[in-house]
Order: sequence, then structure tokens, then C-alpha cells
Amino acid sequence: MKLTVYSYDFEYKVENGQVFVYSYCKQPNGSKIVVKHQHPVFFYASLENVDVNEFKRRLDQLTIGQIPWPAKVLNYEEAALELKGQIKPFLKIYANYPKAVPLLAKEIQNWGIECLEKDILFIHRYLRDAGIIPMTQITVEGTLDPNTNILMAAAVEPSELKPSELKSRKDWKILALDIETYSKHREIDFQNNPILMVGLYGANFAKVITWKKFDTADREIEFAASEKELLERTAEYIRQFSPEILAGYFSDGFDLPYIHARCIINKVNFSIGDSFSIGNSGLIVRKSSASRSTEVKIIGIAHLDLFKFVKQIFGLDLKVESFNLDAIAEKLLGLKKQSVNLDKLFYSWDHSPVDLEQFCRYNLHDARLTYLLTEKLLPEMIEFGIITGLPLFDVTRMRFSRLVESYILKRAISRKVIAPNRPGDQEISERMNESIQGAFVYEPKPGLYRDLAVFDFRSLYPSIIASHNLGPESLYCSCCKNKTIPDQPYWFCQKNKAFLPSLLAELINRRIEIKKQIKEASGQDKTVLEAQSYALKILANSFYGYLGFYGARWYSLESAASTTAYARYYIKDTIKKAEESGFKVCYSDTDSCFLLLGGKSVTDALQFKDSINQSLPGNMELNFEGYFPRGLFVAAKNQDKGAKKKYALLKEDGSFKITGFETVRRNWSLLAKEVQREVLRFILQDQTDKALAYVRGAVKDLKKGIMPLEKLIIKTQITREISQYKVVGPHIFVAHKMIAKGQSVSPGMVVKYIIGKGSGLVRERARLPSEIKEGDYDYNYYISHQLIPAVSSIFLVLGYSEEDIFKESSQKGLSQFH
DNA sequence: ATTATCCGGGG
DNA sequence: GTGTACGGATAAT
Repeated sequence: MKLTVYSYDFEYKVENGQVFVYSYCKQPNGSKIVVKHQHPVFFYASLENVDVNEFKRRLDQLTIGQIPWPAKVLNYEEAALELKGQIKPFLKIYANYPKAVPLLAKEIQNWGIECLEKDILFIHRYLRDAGIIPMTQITVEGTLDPNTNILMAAAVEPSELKPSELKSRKDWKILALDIETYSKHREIDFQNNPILMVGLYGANFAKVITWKKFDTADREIEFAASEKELLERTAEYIRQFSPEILAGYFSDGFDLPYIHARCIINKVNFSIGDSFSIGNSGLIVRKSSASRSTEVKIIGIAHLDLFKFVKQIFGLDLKVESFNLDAIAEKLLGLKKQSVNLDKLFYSWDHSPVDLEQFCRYNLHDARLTYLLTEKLLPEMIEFGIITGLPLFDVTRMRFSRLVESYILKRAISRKVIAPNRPGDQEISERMNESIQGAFVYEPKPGLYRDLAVFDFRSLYPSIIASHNLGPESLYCSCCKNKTIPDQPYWFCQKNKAFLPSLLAELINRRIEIKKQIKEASGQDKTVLEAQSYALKILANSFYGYLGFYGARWYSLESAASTTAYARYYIKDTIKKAEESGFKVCYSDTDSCFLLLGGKSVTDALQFKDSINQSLPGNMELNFEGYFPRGLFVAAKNQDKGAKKKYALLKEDGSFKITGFETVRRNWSLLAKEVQREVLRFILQDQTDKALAYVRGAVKDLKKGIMPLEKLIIKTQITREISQYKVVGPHIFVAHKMIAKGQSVSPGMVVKYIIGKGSGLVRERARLPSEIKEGDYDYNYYISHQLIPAVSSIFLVLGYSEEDIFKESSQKGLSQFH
């Protein structure tokens, strides 16, 4: 029979000396099926300077170990493949099972023969070789065993669509899971503290199970008799729901390992995965020895840890303080967690079960947030899967280097490129000690400026790498020795497009295409296109970092150094040409430059941009970011030069853009944040007098004692056990008071306090907001430690000293504009 | 300044 | 599982 299916999870098994991949798939009608497909195991050995016949003879006799079978070479064939830009001879060596590969390769390397592609995961190899892209359509042909639901495939064909046309399906069954546990002092103790609740959330499904009975009308709450039964019931619900995707938030590090541990203690068989193929249908907790990270695999279900994906990939430009569920749900969904005092959960459990209902709601709400996040991010995860060819399980756990490398590996096959080996320990430490010159920064002269035109190079680094053919394969070719890089001793081939830069060029062009399509798309199509564009952007932007990453197979520090060298060259050249055209430059960093129009018009600036663009190669392009009537650059601490990446711009529509000012930091009072923001606003609007009046008004209110207390609260996080602090800052002092009052204080919590009136050290005057009366704060502290640091550097630019602002109304006005 | 360690997420 | 690990902030010689 011939079927069309969508694969979402993969595993392999060795049966009677043959290696099979099990692909867990969904059919168009929604039912599931397992596709079993045989695939060869192989790796390569270099034949350079090797006596091939002697080598083959030794391979024929090679046998290593006994468990589970002796590792053996089944077959071999010679192949010519490209390594670092040169075609070289290799022997493709077939092994009897995947784990045999490292054994055989190690032995062969002992013979002095280099082995390659010996550490590529078998599943990944299979997916790439077969051209299968997880979550998208494949065609399979074979015979189905109705008892096991396994289709033994004679052939598995990937979709005939081009990558840009590939579509996943919209009806993946997602189930999100979250647990609550017993915890007296916020400790996490798998061994001693039971799981109290499990929340499950999916489409048309919401359930929270607990094992302490209380009266409730809530039909979504369900009671089990014990933790053991809770675990059994949870497994049963998951089996019934039968999700393709099981999602959690930090479920690799918490929820699933916790469930796993409690199942062992309670002797529960948490069998939610597939039982026919691999034999292990429970949670497979993989703890890696070197790092403290764990992964939990379930055969036949794609377990996604949303936290890992957000933390490592998606959160890149999210601008959040923390990657906890509350912050991420707020940012991406506009939804907060429910606020309950979890410190009281154990008490309610032991003494007051009637209070447990709110915790159940809280638990289910977290599961719901996780579900919504999964739904929201699934298009992006699927696109990363399409680009890299990796299962979603891997996609959600990868980092940038893995993203780039998987993309390269996938495309290496069709171009007959062999992957260079990963660096060894020695090589890694050597690479870690190397460094390159970074970006060019033109430091701003502090001041308030008029009429700025801001330009930047669109994806500067990727376009440089692609346009100038930078990469390990094109380095030091014999034909282009005379074409060196600005200030660098390197050269790269200009005749033949090298492997890496050509991949990057392909990416850039594909993204340009997609951006065009987005303009005409709507609805779900648009969502998918935007996810594609996003994934391509992230990938393209990661190439530069990859080339200089010590763990990269295609490491090339020369290429990375040349990329920044070109970037410095282009931005400096732009600055030079701008000055020649009569503009003044006030600031520039990496890929952007801020020009002063100085009487010229925006049209002149646009003309200048066009003339620059005519001289640029390839995909490189200078963009007009915008015209800004005012721009403020303040001085770096204790220095005359301007601070980098710290400025405020006024837009034409009156709104403004602030970069680098510390207004967002937690340990500033609301007062400082507000005053800083207002002062910036007034100054950008040329209302320096109002800015002054505003600050002075705040000072006056402070002194009068009428400043609302909530604007004076300072928040500081407790980062360790209180007893561990050697230096007692104000927050620790307050923490001691809280403990004295019987409140629990532990690492991670944020202490709020206000500095009160009185004498002595600052910390001795730190009060809990609840124990201070209106007006009883120390206004001197707030003036000198909050207001002055927040605004003095801003006023300094305009020629006002601290005294001018904070002493009685002295008048002073220096030249406002440069 | 440079090196070691701790922590993130989770209850 | 054909596998190896991070990276930023903060504290400590």
C-alpha cells in the first residue's frame, strides 16, 4: 500500500543484524501510523597517503567487542568528496549497527587513518540521506501489520515540493503538562516531596488531578486517592488524548524528571509512549554527565520543552528580564500567571485542603499558558525543522551553532561535501584563546543634536560573507593571492563560489523572496511566511558567530576576522563619503551611522544613500532608518566621550526612542524611572526649562514628604541563603526583618524596601513598605541616590551641573546645540 | 583586572 | 545514544 503521512518523532532499532528507523507519523485523516524503514550505517575514512589494499585487508578482519554484537565492517566503497574546498579520496565504510561506528572509527584512527562523519546521529543521518523533513509530507510504500500498526516500508519518499513550498499541517495534537509539588521552603526535592497536582491542557481538554479531597464545584478538578493513583491517572489521560506533541515549560529540567522519579518511588509504570517498536514506552531521562542539563525523551511523542526553545533561540531579541513562564507568557501572549502564594501550598495541603482549589486553578492555568505558547511558536519551530531537517525534539533543544551546522550538513550531501571533524579538547582550548578585532565604533560627543539622519546596513555581516565569498573553503586559494582583505593578511577566492558563502547567499535570497510574498499574503499563509522569514533571518545572522565558534566543524577565524574587517571598512568608507558630501557624523556603531543634516534636506540624505548603494557589491545595502529632529547623547561615566549604545531620539511624530538608559532596571525606584523618562522627553522637545521644573518639582515633593510611597520602593533580589551574605546591604537587612516577622525569605525572591528617615547607615534605615508611614522617607537619599544618578548625565550635556539642578533656582543656560 | 563559581527554569 | 555541551553575572584571590 501507498500512503501519504507526516512524521513527527523518530527512533531506531537493531533487529537481527538489520537497522531500522521507526518514524511516528500522522495520516491525513488524523490517525497514527508507524513507518519502519531500513537504512545503512556508514562513516568515512581518508585515503590520502594510505595503502588502500592493505587498509581494506585490515578492515575485512576487523572485529571489536562482543556487546551487543561484535562491531564489524560490512562493506566499503571508494568515494571522492570535497573537504575544505578540495576534492579528496575517501573510503565509505559500512558498519553493522550505529554504536559500532565509534568503536570502529577509534580503532582505525589508531592505525593512523583519519575518520570522518563518525559522530553523526543515526536518526539525523537517516533524515538527511532520505531527504525527510519532519512535520512535512512524505510518501511511503509498504505493507501494514494491523496488529502493531507498523508499516514496513519498501520506499520512503520525501515531498516533491521545494523547501519554500513545504507545508506542515495545522491540526497537530498538542497536550501541555504542568505539575505542582510539596515544598516547605521552596526546595526542590524529588525524593522526599510528592507531586500534589498535575495539570493537563489541550484542545477541548482541561484537567487537573490532585489527591487531597475538598469540596468543589469545579468539574475540571479531579481527585485521586494517592500520589500513585494520580500518576497512573495522568498516564491514562495522556494515552487517551494521544498527543503527537507533549509540551512543558522547563519540563526537561523539572516536570518530567520529577514524574519519572516519583513513578520509581511509587512503582508506577508511566507508559505513555509507543510500546510496540522500541520496547521502552516510559519516560527516558537522559542526564548528560558533563553538563547539568537533562533531556526527557518519549518514544512516539515529540516532547518539547518550550523553555529551552525560548531561552536558546526564540528569546534572542525578546527583551525580557527573565525567561520564566510569567515573563514569556506576558510578552508573547499578553497573559500573566495567576497570582497565588505558593509558599502556602504545603500548609494548605497539610492543614486546610479547602484552600487547594486556587492552587489547582493556578496549576491548570500554567498548563494552559504552556499550551498557548506551544501553539504560538509551533510555526517557528516547524520552520527551523524544515531548514535543519531535524526532529522537533531536537529543534527545541538546539543552540545557534547547532542550527547553522545542521543546515550546512543537510546541504553537504547533495554537493558531495564531507563534514570536517569536530575539534578535540586540545583544538578547542587553542581556539578559545584566539580572538579577532571586532566592530568599529565612532564615539559620540555628548550633546543635544538637531536634524539627524540615521542609516544602517541591512544584515551587514551575512551580506559581507556572501558577497565576498568568505569561508574556510575559499581561504588562500592559489588564484587570487593579490586580492587581500582591508587590514588583514588573508585572501579568499573570487572565482569560484565556495560552499558556505553560497549557502548563505541562498538563504538571503530566499528571505527576500518570502518578504515579497508576505506583502500579498494574509491569515495562516502569512503566519507561516513570517515564521519562514524569521527562521531564515536567525539562521543567516548566526553564520558569522558560527565561523568564529570554537566548537564549529566549519570553523574559520580568518573568515570571521575578515567579516568584521570588511564591516569596519564599509562603515568608515560611508562616514568618509558622508563627510565629503557635507554631512557631519555624530555617532556610528558596527553597522549604523548617525549623520547631522546641518542645513541639508532629507532628500539630500536619501541621494547620498543611493550613491553609496551603487558602489556596494552583491546583496549589500545601506538603509535609511529615519529622520529624527533631535538626538541626545550623554557622556560615559567619568569621561568626556559619549557612552556607546546610549542615546535618545525624537521622532517626527513626537514619540521617542530610548536606547541604553538604565530606566528599565529593577533596582531603580519608580520615581527615578519616571523622572528620567520625563526629563528626556522635555529635553528632546526643546523644553529644557520644563525638564528642570519637573525635576525641581519632584525634589520639592520629596522634601515636603508628599511623594507617594509606591514610587520610592526599591527592589533587590536575594540571590543566596541569608546566612551566606558577608556584606549586609539594605535588602539583606530588610530580609532579616522579614524573617523576624515570621516570613520566609529564600534565594530568588525579590525584596522591596524604602529608605526611611533617621540617622546611621543606609541599611539601618531600610524599611519594609508596610512598616513605613507616608512622608517618613529619607528625601536626601532619594535625591542623591536615585534622582541625581538618573538625570545628572542628561543635564550635564546641556551645561547644567548637579548644583544648577538641585540647589535653589540658579539660572544658567549654556549653548544648547552643537 | 582576571579567574572561579553560581545560576538559570521549576515548587 | 554514531554526541558535546552554555553563557552571563557575580564573587573571590
